[in-house]
Amino acid sequence: MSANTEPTTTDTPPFRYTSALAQDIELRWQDWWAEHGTFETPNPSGPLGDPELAAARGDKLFVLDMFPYPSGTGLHVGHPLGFIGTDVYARFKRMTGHNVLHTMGFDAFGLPAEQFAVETGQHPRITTEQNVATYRRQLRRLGLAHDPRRSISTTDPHYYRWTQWIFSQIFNAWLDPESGTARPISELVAEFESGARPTPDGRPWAMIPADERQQVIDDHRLAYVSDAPVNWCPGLGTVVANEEVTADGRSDRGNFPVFKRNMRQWMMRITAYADRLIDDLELLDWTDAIKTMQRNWIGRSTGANVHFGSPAGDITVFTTRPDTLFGATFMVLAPEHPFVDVLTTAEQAHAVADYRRQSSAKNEIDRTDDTREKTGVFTGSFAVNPLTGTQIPVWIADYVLMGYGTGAIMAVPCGDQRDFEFARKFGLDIPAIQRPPAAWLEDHGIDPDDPAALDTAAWPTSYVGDAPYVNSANDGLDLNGITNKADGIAKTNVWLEANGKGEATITYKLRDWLFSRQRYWGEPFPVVYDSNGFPHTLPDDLLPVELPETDSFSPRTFDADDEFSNPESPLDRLVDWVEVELDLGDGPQKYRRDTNVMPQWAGSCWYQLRYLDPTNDVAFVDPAVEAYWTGPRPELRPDHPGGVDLYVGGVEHAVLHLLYARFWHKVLYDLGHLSSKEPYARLFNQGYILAAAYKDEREVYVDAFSVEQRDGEYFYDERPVTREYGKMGKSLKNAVSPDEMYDEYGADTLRLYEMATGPMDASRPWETRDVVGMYRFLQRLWRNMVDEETGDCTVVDTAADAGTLKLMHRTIDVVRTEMDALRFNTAIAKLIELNNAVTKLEATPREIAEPMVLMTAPLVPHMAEELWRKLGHSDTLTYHDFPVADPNHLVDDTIEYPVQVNGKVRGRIIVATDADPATIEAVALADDKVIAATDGKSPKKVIVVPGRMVNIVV
RNA sequence: GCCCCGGUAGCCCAACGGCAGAGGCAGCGGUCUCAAACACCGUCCAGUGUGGGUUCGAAUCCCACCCGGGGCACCA
Repeated sequence: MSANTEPTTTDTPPFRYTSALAQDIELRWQDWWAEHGTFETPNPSGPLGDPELAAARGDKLFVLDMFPYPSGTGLHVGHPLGFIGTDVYARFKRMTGHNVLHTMGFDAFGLPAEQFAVETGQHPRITTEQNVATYRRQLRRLGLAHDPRRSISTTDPHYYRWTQWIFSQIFNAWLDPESGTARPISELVAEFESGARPTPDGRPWAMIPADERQQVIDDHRLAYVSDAPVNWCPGLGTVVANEEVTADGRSDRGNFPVFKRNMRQWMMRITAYADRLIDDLELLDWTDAIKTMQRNWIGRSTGANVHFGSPAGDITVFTTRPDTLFGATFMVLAPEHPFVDVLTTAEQAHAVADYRRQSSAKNEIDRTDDTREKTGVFTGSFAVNPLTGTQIPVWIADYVLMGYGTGAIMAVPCGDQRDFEFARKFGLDIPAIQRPPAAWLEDHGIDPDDPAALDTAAWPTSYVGDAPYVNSANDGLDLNGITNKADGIAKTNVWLEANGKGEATITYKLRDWLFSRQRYWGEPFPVVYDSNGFPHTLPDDLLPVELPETDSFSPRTFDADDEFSNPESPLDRLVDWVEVELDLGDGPQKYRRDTNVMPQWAGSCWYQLRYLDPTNDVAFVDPAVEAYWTGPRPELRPDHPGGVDLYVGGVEHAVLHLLYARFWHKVLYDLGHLSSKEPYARLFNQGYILAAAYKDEREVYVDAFSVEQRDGEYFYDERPVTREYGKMGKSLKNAVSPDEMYDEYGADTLRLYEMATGPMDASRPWETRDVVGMYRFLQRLWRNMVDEETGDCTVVDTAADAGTLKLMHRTIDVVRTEMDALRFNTAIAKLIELNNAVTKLEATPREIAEPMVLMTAPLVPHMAEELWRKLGHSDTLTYHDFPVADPNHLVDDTIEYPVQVNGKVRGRIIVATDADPATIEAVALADDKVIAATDGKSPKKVIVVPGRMVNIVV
């Protein structure tokens, strides 16, 4: 990139704010801050403790960025948008009386480093360390005010020792259904032993053989080994979690096909927390969008299980609308449902077998494409509707999914569109059980008063909603006339339970979290298996279980489409490591180590807690330190759950990291390790930096920086290409490195540009050519205080004129408000406005210069420190008080009012600020232009909005 | 199909229901320069996606629709 802002000739003044000077200032201050430990934040106690300093700094504030993954390509200018925003906010808060904790670590385990290792043979630790070093250099160059002592890496054994410890806590806990909270597993065993809690099959605990007892215990754990359908991804050589599978059945990393397979894997019992994960969203200051995504993912449905008698035994269905049971005229089972074999009659055997073969050959995408016409076949058998006693046919169809609910539904065609379509297609009965509103009927061309309105043959669709029930009564239950479904549901549930035909229940879409990966570059499980195959966590004094050395990092690789391959962890091959002799309390015995590693999400489930107390080697965090930084704050809100005060990151982690981290946090809270119920009290989703990307005629992205624009068309290598905008990154070939910006403009300009282009939560395109605007602002600011020839400070000690003073106080007022609300773009606009006014003065008065420097400090800290020093101060301004506006300067003696006539501005009047409405009205009506505009007509009405305007209606 | 978010000047963005413009880029004119770049000074530019409604007054509130981005999706 050409450095066209570099001084290219000798006539550039030696102390002009050029990129070279910016570089000099920035590097100097970055060194100064590091030497002086400027951004070290005191804890209230412990190794990083300094209670006096913590108290002197003010109220605590914990500001957090989402944990970055240090990729091999380094940062591009899209990454630090959030980092700069939190830095500006944290710096502002330090100047307004807060003890601010802000640091950054690295989520450094993960697939890319491992894949690089597989390709090159270079150990992923080396790759990771190099990448982390690059990130640290680029982030330091940005001037972020992080406490460097608190930075951590998930790959550091001192860190993952505690990740393993937390795993052990989860493994050695169970969820007590009575209290709804996690408790130590030892308490469960004690209750079984004492008889306080009945065993699952009722036998006294002492009568149960040891290995069965072990199984009972293991079945209660919050981390457990399960033989269940999992997502097997041969392309990655590992299994992955539901959350990591995209809607079209592929891995979100690598985009490989994913297959459902039964395999023995570690699971986390996150479903036990489903209710609390939904309900506690109420306590969080998060956007509705993210809360909705979490609610949808957890997918809580309240309803009832209903049992239908059939030749194969009771078919249980889950329904959210038991009140519509009178309208259930057939049933549909998933083709894989275990009852299908028994229910299929000889005549239907052939059709059913055919259908099952067809549907099993379909992939997930085809099966869930709801534009597809309904298909299905009759099994030949009937079941009994428990409310009506009628025999209803049992069908199979692939629109019913085995993985949701019970894999069977009752079909109520008049009240469910899918069932309606199915019934229409196959000629099944569609009796009406609700009278739809007249408006609905009229909309569909049906006369509401016609007795035949309830003949569904005329209905174009099902009717879904509240409406009075009809045809809904049997000997013991009468819903007819009830108008809302809540009452109908409640009444039906009572009947079902009283008659043993069903029970109210709740289902969730959320599944337990698949927690093991057959990879190398992750946290080993702190688990060994005894000779009977039961897992045991290792005692704390054997932690960490360090990742063993090897030069074979690759899981066994498979063809991405080889569904029937089997995972094989790289650790499996390390026989000397796997086989181990230990004394776990009953004498030395041989054990086998678990050869899985944890998923990448493990390290990010609790990292913010380690920032609080990173050097603690007796606990993952000291309770007093945790309570200080993340304890509940009832003074803000009575139900404040505690947690990070401000968490900034992209929306892409809505159901992965944010759900997993909340789950771990709640377990640790239940077990008494934390005072906060939630990890992140306030979440702010930043937008993305987008950039133009160009595709050629093959739909392949071309290097965006080699594209030429001519006459509104775009060309790459003389071939036409099409432009689109996308998230900046390697894959779109449109990434701009911050290093280029440091060279051409300096870090302060880059920071300012990123903050000025829009509000923090908005995505916006990057335009390198726009950056110069902020550079010019900084040059003017510099020139207003520094002689470009000599470098001397030109600020004068004479008083400022009233107009400038007033403008400054108004600027202070707005900048304070806007920075506090994370609206840095508008704060910057006001600072530019003030600076532009100061530019017009003969000289800059000190009483203007100093507040201006302090106000810009959070945004452009290097330049602000340099100017502060030139203004004669000897210390950093990091902890200097932010300017406060003098309210006397915020009001004028007089106000100009626009005067509207019939809503159009026709004149302007100037009146005293404290003038009463009658006076304002009189002045307005006397104005020449107003008289001309009203054309002598007498006003019908005069509206005077004090402080705003006057409107005359004629 | 459903749920979020957003459409204001050529571009990025501002505007407690009250004069559509704070700021930046680009453009145009000028100063500086042998010339240019940089820098500086000045200046042009829209009636707010569309159609209704509420109101004295709507970018702002309500309804419907269109466009863009994101999420969810035979979830019973």
